[in-house]
Amino acid sequence: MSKIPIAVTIRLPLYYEYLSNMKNQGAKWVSSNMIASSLGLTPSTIRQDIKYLGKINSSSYGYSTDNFCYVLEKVLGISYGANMALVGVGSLGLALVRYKGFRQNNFIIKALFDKRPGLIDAVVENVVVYSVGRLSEIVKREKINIGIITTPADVAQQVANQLIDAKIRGIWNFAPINLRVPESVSLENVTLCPSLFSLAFKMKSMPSR
Amino acid sequence: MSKIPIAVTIRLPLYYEYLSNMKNQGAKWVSSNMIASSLGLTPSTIRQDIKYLGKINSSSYGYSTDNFCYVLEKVLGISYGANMALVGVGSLGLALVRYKGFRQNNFIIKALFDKRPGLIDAVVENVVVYSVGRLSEIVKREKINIGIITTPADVAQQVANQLIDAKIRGIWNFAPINLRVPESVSLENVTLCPSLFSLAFKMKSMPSR
DNA sequence: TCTTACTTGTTAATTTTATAACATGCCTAT
DNA sequence: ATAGGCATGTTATAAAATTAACAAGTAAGA
Repeated sequence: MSKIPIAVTIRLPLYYEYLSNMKNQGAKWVSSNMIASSLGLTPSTIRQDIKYLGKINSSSYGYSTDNFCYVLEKVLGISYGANMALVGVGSLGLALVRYKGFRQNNFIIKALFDKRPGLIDAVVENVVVYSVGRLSEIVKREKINIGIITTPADVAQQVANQLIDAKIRGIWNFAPINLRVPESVSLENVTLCPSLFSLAFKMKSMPSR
Repeated sequence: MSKIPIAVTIRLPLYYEYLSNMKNQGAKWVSSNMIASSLGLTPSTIRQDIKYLGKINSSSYGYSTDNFCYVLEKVLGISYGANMALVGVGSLGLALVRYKGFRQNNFIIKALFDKRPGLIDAVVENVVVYSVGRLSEIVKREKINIGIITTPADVAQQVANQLIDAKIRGIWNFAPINLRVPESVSLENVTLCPSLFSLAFKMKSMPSR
């Protein structure tokens, strides 16, 4: 079914989130209209996107939530999950360790890293904090393939380099900086400030009420 | 210069982040080539986007970082800042209160809200935790115009409704759910799980190394 | 002084993305 | 049975976004 367009790949994870919510609420069927209105898209877009997923079981009620979720899990690579390492055990790092959403999907934080001596060997949510020096060793031992960066911006690139050297395959970056990574490594940025500024801009463009 | 296209509005905050970083590092000039290569875009895109900002001081070295930042602050509405209230003082909420990036830009969390009695009247980073029942009162008193939702998903819509009733103008939502808000209220979602799944998908699409 | 190598700012072309429209099918209710 | 309403799937159209190409200008160095 050819290559999936970028615009579609951005929406697929949103579909998955919506669908698993609906599934958990007991919905057996979901129509393109429902997805569209909930996500602020048009039904047409949804149906076009689905063409890239192959056939999804459907009836005159819409698409099967079970099957739709299943297909998305396969396509997105969610079903395999991943072992993750988090570098930078600050308040944001802690928040991510405690977040339940990932674990439900087999995305598991296996190890924490920090350079502050006081934190080494601490245990948070059953996960041990290691010295950054042991990154390569632990990544190998725990078969970790995703690195989460929640360090300050000024050391983020250095941490990224270490993760890459340790043969990690994906980086989930929360530091406010544009990391340089080789082509073979996938990068996803979570940009908090830009997201907030984006909100400010929307508000500015909106007639005040 | 007519209405700014959606695709552009998504990039502008990224430009701003990059530019303020460069500015802090002492750079006086930045070219469209530099921005593009750092952000993974083409120089042409940058220059097209700039057309929506009006004239930016430039030389044969590129654009003036000072002026570019200034213009973006005006256009994005960053320069005015905002007073914010955060609802849901969990670990993610705490992380946001402690985050320094917003405060630097006059986006200030003025009040925290939670429904757990044990948290009421606590003080985090000089900010007081109030009962959710007092939301309307405090929002008015502190002239708050942005609400941050870091509650569990199942109460997020209810919280959003309360914020809207309190005449808030923008919602920054971290709960994994698609909120319904009236047209007059701006909404920006931070979607952690979809972001992670997006990373998983990129990794899956990448030849393993 | 002149050449080289960089700029920006535009216009034009291309590609991508989103929307609309409609044929077809299924379920329900009359 | 049959009409109405809502579904998907697909084709065609429209809109939006990206990229390419190039004129014109500026600074620096030989």
